[in-house]
Amino acid sequence: MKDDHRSGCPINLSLEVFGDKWSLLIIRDMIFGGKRHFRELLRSQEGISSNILADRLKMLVEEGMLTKTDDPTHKQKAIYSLTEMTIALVPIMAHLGAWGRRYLRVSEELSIRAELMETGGPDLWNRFMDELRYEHLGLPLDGPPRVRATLQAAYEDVVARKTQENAIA
Amino acid sequence: MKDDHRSGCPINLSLEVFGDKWSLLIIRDMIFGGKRHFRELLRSQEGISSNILADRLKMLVEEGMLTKTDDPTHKQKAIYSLTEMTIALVPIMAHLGAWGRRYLRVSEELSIRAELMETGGPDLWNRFMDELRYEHLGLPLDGPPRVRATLQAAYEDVVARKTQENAIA
DNA sequence: CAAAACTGCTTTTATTTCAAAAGCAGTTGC
DNA sequence: GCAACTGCTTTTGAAATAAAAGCAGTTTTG
Repeated sequence: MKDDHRSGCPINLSLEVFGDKWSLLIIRDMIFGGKRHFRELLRSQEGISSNILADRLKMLVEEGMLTKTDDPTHKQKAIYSLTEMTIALVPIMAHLGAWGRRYLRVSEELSIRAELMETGGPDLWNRFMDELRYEHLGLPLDGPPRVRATLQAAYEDVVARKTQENAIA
Repeated sequence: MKDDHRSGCPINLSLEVFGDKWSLLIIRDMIFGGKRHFRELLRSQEGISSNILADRLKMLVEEGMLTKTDDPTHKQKAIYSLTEMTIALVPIMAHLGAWGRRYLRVSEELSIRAELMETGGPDLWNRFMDELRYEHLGLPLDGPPRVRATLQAAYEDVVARKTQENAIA
């Protein structure tokens, strides 16, 4: 344990863990993109470089935000899993997405998920969190997971529509 | 306007604005500490250095997160004000504080505000946001501001109690 | 009315972080 | 047997950060 913290303020300590330009994007890709492997995470929208990704994954594991296990189907693959700590960020992600959507120049296709999370509200967030606990922590789940697939389908619908619009124009 | 964004994702764009170790702390000190001047903000718990503070204030003004005006009572003083964009971060601050309090090693005196924000819930957040709109944007307010003073008083109670406990021990 | 304290910064220097690119020792699938 | 893929590491240069001192002007204080 390193105890060289700037202060014991909860907001400060949170920022010390994920207050940088990349950590939350990695967590976003794991939560909303269902990504679990290094190479999947490397293919982010924002183009993270491999050394930064390696560094952040290591740090996030050390901080208890992720766990790392071997993939039984491939001797070289590592599987990264969310922990309860990280799953608990879902409401913050939802708020952050809603805030960005309201005040910044977001693109339609990349903000449709944020819109659905906003309209879904805490009920949807809780269902999604339960599904993540099922997938990443092995906890029981009532019915099959559906939230991420729903969000993903909405995203693909927007992409398809925009492609069509561009083809016509 | 600079349009060299990594992606149009709302979470990414939010991080591009305040995804660093200092910006949110400055905003925290303005919201919860009522700080409006450079030298006040320089006295942060975490010890921000003056060049970083100057840089972030400039950036936050450029991004529309703050406004800067002259202080009529002092020719050298500048007054920094929150904008609606920044006031809208109050719920995110509350969530972030609650998350940090639950999962990180926070100090009691610096997390009492977060605890009160958590127990107060959205009703308290909305009241606080209205008070900030009154103080920073000049919007009308029903009754006098009270939320920040209440949070501050709770903080000072904890400090006083801890001082006493240390004196006895 | 002069000295002391205070104003929002800027400058300088040294350290740390970040970005881009290439590379590597394996493993796997065909 | 070979190409593609695995999770990274290394290297190099650019950029961000931290610590300290300084500054021109303003206001307060004795």
